[in-house]
Amino acid sequence: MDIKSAVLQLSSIAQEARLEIFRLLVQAGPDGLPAGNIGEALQIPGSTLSFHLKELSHAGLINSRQVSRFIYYSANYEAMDGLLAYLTENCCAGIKDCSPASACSTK
Amino acid sequence: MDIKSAVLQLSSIAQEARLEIFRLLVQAGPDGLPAGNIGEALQIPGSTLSFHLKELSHAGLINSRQVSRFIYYSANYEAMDGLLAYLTENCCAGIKDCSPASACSTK
DNA sequence: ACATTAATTCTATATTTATGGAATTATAGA
DNA sequence: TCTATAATTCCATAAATATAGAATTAATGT
Repeated sequence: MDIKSAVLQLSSIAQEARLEIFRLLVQAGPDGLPAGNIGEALQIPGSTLSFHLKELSHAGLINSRQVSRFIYYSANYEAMDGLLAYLTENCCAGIKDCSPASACSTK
Repeated sequence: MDIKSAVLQLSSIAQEARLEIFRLLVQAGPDGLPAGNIGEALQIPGSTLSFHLKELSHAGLINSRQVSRFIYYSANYEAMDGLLAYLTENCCAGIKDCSPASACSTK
């Protein structure tokens, strides 16, 4: 993970609507949700929602697949893991008592 | 941690210059570095640097203390831990094989 | 008191990001 | 084929963010 990718992914969730979308998709599980359901759940107009979904997709934090007329969006857990790993390294590098690393014996 | 704080903290590191500043301060350890050294190391003009340091401070991810004419900035590890914990919960909630959580038996 | 240095604030400007109505595209069913 | 529905793209506009020179503030040493 290079710093530009990290910034791109961070930017994609550094916005309230998009962080809410991502949380909702995490909760929704691997199958995800159709765009319409997301917009309805979070009360976001269609065009605005598409804009945010594109940001998250472009950063690679969500995936999409078409099922008939519906486009299902789902959280990309692997990508989020990669981002967390990057941040953990950059937060905890060489520091003994940095909690995520110390709580985690394998790191 | 509420969503607005998470977004504020994420925004503060979702920018290349600021993520570089934060990384540098993590590497520098608990004592941190004076503003001037940061600007010199990363080749950032003073006024721009002050702007970014203020953003990071306001988000609570860095601390500062004055030593004579120098202002030392240092990473706030606890705050970063809190952000990582929030993201881990929001990434991994209820999902067994999400790596940061699964690699970490205490979570 | 004066000059020097560290850092910030002020200011203007440029750039990026966010919002949402209207129009468009695409899929499905009658 | 015509209609309804899902979603996106287009477009204009608004708002927030980033940049950096110039001026200012504050601390130190002479």
